[in-house]
Amino acid sequence: MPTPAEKLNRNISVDCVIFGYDGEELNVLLVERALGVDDNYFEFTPDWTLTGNHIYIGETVEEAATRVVFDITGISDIYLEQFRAFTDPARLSKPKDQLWLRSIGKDPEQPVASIGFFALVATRQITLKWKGRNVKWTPVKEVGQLGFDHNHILEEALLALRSKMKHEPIGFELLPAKFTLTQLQTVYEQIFITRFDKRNFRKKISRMAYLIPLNEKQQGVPHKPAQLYMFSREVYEKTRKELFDFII
Amino acid sequence: MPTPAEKLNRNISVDCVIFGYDGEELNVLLVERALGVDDNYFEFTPDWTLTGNHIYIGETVEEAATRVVFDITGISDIYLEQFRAFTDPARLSKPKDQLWLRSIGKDPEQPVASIGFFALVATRQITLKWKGRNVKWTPVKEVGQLGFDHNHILEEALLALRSKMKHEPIGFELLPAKFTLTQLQTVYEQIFITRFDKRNFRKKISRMAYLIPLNEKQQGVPHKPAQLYMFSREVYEKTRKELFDFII
DNA sequence: TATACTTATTGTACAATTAACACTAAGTAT
DNA sequence: ATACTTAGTGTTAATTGTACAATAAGTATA
Repeated sequence: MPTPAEKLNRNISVDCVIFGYDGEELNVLLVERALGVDDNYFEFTPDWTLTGNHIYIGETVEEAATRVVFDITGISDIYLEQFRAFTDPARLSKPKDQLWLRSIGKDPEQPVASIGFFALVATRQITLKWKGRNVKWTPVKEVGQLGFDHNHILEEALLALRSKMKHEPIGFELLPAKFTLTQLQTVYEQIFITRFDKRNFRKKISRMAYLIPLNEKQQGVPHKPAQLYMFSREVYEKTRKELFDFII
Repeated sequence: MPTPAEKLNRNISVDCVIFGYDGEELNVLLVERALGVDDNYFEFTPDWTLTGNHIYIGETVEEAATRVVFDITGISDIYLEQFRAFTDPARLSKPKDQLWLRSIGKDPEQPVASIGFFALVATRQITLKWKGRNVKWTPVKEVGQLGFDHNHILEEALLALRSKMKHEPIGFELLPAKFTLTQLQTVYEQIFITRFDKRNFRKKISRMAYLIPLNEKQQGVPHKPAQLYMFSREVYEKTRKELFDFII
């Protein structure tokens, strides 16, 4: 029976950029990399990283990413997508990263390729699992310097998210199952850092058969309640078009 | 001084799906996996695989993919893009794959994560480097059963290629630097398995400022020679739009 | 109860793009 | 000179994009 450490693949990890939308702005889930004092009595200032882990022997990166996301959010049906591998040999070589790796008993010389995933979730839907770690949602705009190459991974995840969102209806994944058209518009405005005309936006999405109006209105708002909608992936898959559009 | 074998990362490889267009159809570059007889005197029927290799310690997957592509094509400025990691623990477990791995002295139990890349090239631009291997262009439609999980990697590469081609002007990478509009149209028709109206296609691309007409015509054709064009990535980067378009 | 306040919801006119459709031009080969 | 092949082009109708502002439906408060 191997110990858990023996079952880990030393060379391959996943890092998950968990994006959350709280109705206001795009957030990312960060975990504190906190340690007391290292071998050389060097005080290790706590800092933040994305959430990730090595994969187990016998496990795919998709399974590992699902596990990592489940460990921190407690849910397993989150939208999760692989977007890039990060393999720069120097990606774990900052002094603080080296200290940290040594402090948890890892060989800092060991090259680790990390497969980046991004996940999308409505932050209000979930309860974070702390498990002794310090965990927080941080607005993407306010993320400071992260450990390892995680600023780079976050940047690439944002590019991948925007690219995917431009061509496929994944904005819904950042909203509750029932949402208003204003909420939907705001998600796109936040992520693309732009504004849309409300009438034109609604005209555009009114052509999307997979956006389904419910017999239900917003509750508890101090103004005219909005119609609620849901997204039907099934209808989307049946009606999507497949031509190219790379014009200018 | 480590031997070359020691310098390889046992757990991480790249596999390159090198797509080539010959003016007729989309091809993929395959390499024969030929061996005589294995330890158990089992005759190993030669079969085909994509081209790939483990990465070296200290090397990124991008560098490894560039190296692999250079080794077989002799050119280094090919369009090359990472599209997915393949990490199914059973990806090298077919009996033939296991035999082959043992025959070249590899541990068949060792899990290998492979990062898939696809490359685009005009086949007539290059001269294959055989280096003792059997190498061939095969029409994508006619690819039979490949070694390892390479049929799966090829399928995913095709999906990634189509997805990217729908939204970004990379079709040019499959053509010579100077090409005609009919050649360009044919590339898209081949890859999307469809037909376009010639006048509408031309009207559409006439709006792309980055498609630049040259003062030059086709030579040596037994009919009216066509105007030649080139693609300017610089103009493209300056004029591309950035909004979303995921409608139906 | 009236009024203020807030967000939801809707339409029109003009411009641009898409889609469907067929003939003439400019070369080479015989 | 004629046949053959591919290049190159224009019009119309339907759809979509874009710019722009007034009314409706709730709650909060005087």
